[in-house]
Amino acid sequence: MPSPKRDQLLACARRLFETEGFHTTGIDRVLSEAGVAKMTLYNNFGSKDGLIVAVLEEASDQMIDRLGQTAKEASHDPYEQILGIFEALGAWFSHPEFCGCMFQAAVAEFPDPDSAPAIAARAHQIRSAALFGDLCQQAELPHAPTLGRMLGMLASGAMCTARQVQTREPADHARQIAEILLERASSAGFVPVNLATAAHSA
Amino acid sequence: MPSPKRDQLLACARRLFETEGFHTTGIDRVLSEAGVAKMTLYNNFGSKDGLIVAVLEEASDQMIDRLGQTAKEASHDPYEQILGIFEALGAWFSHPEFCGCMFQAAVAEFPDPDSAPAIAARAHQIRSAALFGDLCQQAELPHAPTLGRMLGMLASGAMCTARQVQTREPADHARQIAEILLERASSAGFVPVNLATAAHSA
DNA sequence: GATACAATAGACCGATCGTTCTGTTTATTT
DNA sequence: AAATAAACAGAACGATCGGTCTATTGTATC
Repeated sequence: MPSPKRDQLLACARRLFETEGFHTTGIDRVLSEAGVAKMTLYNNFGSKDGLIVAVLEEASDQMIDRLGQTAKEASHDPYEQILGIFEALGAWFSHPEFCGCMFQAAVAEFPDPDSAPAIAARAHQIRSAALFGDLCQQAELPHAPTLGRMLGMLASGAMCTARQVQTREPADHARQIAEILLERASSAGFVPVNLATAAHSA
Repeated sequence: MPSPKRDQLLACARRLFETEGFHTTGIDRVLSEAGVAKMTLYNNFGSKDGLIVAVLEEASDQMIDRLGQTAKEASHDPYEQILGIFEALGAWFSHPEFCGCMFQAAVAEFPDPDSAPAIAARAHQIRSAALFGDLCQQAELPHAPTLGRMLGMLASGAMCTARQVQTREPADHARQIAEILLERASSAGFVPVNLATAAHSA
């Protein structure tokens, strides 16, 4: 049921939540800027939290798709695709409108881990790490799942830092670190710290 | 003017803000749990934001001191001290009460970069990166300031990820990456991406 | 022991929050 | 063209927010 008003509301809510935060952005603000009625929100999303979850899910789908696509556009080599993602991060950070990762903000703004927005935000991070893990697998790197989590952590740190310094430098640093890490991972004798195996041996 | 009631309020506010967030924690909640009067808050801190800033500044002082101290306790070698910090992060993440880095949460909860809490939170991250930079300098590593920012980014990513996965694994991964990075940095021919020099050459 | 002073507890304030309710308009179908 | 149902705008609601005001307590000084 793709209602134009619904899309309008979703897009406006996403922009406001992204730039001004979830709690500080009142519902009336979203409605007036989107130019839709209050009941449109509650009929389509049930509540403010429902709207937030919808925004997070839409943004996650878009971002995962876009990351995968830009990776494929960057190169045929999975190894280069991984580095291409960090370059895409750099381009993102360079935008003057960049205001940090919305999912990190959602995790911070909803401390209750059982709340719907918190669950939706965590789901995105898992998908991101899985995307990195898949690329590592395609690059035939050993310990691909663990490497994927490492690269996801690198990207998280870059996004977190970029919000503060407002430059693309964190992306370039993360890319450089990723390069070193992957180079080291492809050489023999590299065994990443792994909680699962560590638990078995303990 | 070290008032016992003031300290009581500060400690309680810190605990609540840390575990339940800044916006979701009402002022009445803090006051009732701390067992102090409302005017005590406004006489000592002026406003809720003032209380938040005081909490952030106290926590920052404590954390920077503790990090420097644990680093010195870990080893005499600055190189080992850096890795010791990541091990301290792991110990922190292992606590069941761990609920993420309060400064990252503050940055996310106060999107206005000119707001007092946002400024206080950013100040802490700068201090953290400077601490890493100092240790790199002491370890006589080249490009110490840039390396410090890289390590700070690594730590940010670890804290961010640890909040989600609730294990110490991100700290172990960050430590391993830091080890690889420092090893590579101490070898000849390593030139980190640096925006300042890049701007000059552009 | 009376007085001045600071800090207390808690009622109170306007503003704003997310949500619900009520008419009115619009669009679709017979 | 009439009827029906969905979507609309916006007033109204209780709850809660951060912040202020007042009356009262405890305490130190003369």
